[in-house]
Amino acid sequence: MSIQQRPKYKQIIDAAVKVIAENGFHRSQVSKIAKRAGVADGTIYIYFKNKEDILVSLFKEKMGQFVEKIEAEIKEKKDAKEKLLTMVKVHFDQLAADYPLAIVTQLELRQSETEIRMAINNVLKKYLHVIDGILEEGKQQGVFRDAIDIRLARQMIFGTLDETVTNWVMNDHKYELRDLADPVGDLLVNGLSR
Amino acid sequence: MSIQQRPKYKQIIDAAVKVIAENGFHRSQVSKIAKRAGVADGTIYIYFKNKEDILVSLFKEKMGQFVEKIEAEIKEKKDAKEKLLTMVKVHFDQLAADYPLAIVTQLELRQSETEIRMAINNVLKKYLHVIDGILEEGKQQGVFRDAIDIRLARQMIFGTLDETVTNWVMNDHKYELRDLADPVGDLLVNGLSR
Amino acid sequence: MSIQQRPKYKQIIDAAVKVIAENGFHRSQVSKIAKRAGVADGTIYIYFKNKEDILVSLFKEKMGQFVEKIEAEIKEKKDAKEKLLTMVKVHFDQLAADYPLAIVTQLELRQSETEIRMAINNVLKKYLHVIDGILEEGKQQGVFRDAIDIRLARQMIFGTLDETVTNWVMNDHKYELRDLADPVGDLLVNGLSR
Amino acid sequence: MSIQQRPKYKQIIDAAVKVIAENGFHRSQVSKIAKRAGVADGTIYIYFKNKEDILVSLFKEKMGQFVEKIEAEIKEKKDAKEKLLTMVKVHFDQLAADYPLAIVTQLELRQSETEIRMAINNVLKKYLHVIDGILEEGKQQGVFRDAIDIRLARQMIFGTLDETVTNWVMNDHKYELRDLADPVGDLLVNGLSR
DNA sequence: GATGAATGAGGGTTCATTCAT
DNA sequence: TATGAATGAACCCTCATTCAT
Repeated sequence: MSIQQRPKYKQIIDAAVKVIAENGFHRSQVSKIAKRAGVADGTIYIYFKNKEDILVSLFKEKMGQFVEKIEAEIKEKKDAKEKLLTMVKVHFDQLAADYPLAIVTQLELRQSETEIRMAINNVLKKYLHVIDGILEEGKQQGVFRDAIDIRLARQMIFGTLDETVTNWVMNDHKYELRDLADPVGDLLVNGLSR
Repeated sequence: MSIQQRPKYKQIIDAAVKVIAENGFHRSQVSKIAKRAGVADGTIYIYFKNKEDILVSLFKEKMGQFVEKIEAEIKEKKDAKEKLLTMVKVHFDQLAADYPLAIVTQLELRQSETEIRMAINNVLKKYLHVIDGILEEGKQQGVFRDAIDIRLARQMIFGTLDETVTNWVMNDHKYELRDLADPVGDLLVNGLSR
Repeated sequence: MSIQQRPKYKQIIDAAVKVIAENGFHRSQVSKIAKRAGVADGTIYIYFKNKEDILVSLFKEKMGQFVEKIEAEIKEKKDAKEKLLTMVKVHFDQLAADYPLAIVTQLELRQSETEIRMAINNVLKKYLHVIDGILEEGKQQGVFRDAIDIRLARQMIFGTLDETVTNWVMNDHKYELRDLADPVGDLLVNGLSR
Repeated sequence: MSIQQRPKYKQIIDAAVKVIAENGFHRSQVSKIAKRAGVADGTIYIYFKNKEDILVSLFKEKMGQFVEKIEAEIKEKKDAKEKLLTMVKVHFDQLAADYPLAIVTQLELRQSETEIRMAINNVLKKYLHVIDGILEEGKQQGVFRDAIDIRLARQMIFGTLDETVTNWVMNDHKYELRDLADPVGDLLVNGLSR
């Protein structure tokens, strides 16, 4: 069931993002999310199995859209280098455009129980596959070095982007995240090119 | 006050690492740490202000040693590239040699309140300065590109190492982390070199 | 309003017996009874004032039939002793023939609030009157001792039957309840006879 | 650990009896019991595993004493009939002397989950063994009929006593329970004698 | 310094009941 | 009549911290 067709489902997820971004993960009680969503506490449990399910669903919905957007934009590029640069740009663009979401995904959701984080990791796999695809294409096109280990390169790319965004969030987005897309992209491309 | 001079202080910190590694952050109550350390619950509060203080102190002590070891090893190298490669190697070596500590720093401690993680980040600053030093030296030596933004490069380096170790921990250290030191180091050096 | 004329009323009561027998009193939510009866949750409240009313009505309907059956059978007997023996037999017969009902009346309904049990006790009064009638008749006929206190004898009879059936239910009806009718009847008659 | 040696344990159990007798089982929250016992809510959980454990322990302690008293008194009697009459007398005496306890055991505790009632039944087994002992002795002494089925007779005795006390409680102990000991005892003895 | 019994605030979840359709 | 989505009050238990000994 998508976000569009169930208004309360969407309301609750959006409320959860705001409440967690504003109060921090541990001060975000279900009752606070319900109040912010304009529904009763019990209504939450019509749409979600439990509190954990809100968080995982939140991540699925938001990251689903996130990755779809990235996939759509890189599909139009031919060159693996351009795909990578585009990916970095769209990655930063989306989080810069939704600061509360950035707080939640970069900081707050990581405080959750190991179980939730496992579910979150599953959602992330799709993104990691996109990265792997670019890397393999780059090797076939001869723009990335053959010797590159896909897994390590993927960890470098994801680790770099993640660390960059987390630092931006922790510094209260004092600077423009979008301005970092090009230099960070260059850094990564440089590390991979022949 | 150093670890050596206060036996119970050290006992408690070491107990905390073991308990958190074995039980996970959320199942690591103060009473469990006390029991494992062989002291009474109340004794904890003679050596630490509160539970948060145990975690931050743990990180300070362990990361202090961690960074000192890295500093000592790279001091003997002249070339910035070699310093970087050595740093990666010693970073991986130390965590591979102490798996419980790796679990705690890579996974469990990140579940703590945002405030604790801010304190932890302060402790990390010393490590980040070491990285910055290598980068600046590399630019002066002419081995790293002039155009490189120190902050971004530092985030790439730290993000890559962190992501690599986290993946290794999450995969139950099924493979040898030490084997990744050379390829990961090469990847990073490649990204920075002229 | 009798069971016959309102199909949904009957459906709901029969569903309640099944649901409570299968799930136990505390796991028998109104919504579960509604689903089993094939009606919407809200429909329940057209036929019953509240959940308590379902339980009391259930007891009224089922115990009404139960006592009517007993009255009909003993009417055909002349001798008070025979009436008593018949009563025991029909009491056991009916519950042995409807095990779910036995579970509900002997075990599950007793977990209800004291108030509901008071209402249930009111329903039982009719049965207790039947017992009293037999006892008085027996004293008039000279087959039961004059000195017998009606109230105490009634409590002995009802207590004995109740305890016997409850034990049978608690032992998962491993043995034939009907086989106990004669020996239990004899025991009681012996206690009352001159 | 007996009641005497742990003052808080005893306080909590005694408070539970009073609170349940006054408020009814379902309105007896742990916090209410704690307040009545003069301890903090958390203290309850030092002495009891959970709420259920309070109830089962309550029953064990109180019924343990109850049965011990009965055993001690009948030990002094030789004749099985006298033992039975004494048992009835001491049974009624004890509950008449502690009306709150009578409310709790006869009415309120029966509203508990099936699991608790199973534990309670285990405690009762000791009492049922005492009854069985008297019955067997009576048969050996030739005062009770040989044909008597021990299990059925035990159910008659326990059922009669239980029903009698429950009726007394439900009638707000308007009459003297102790006055019923002799007539009820006679009724039972009559039912068993040759 | 060391102990450990005692404290008490805090929150996820259930479910009987309502009411707009 | 019938529906079923929505409501919101109610409660057991955990665990960081204290303090009398």
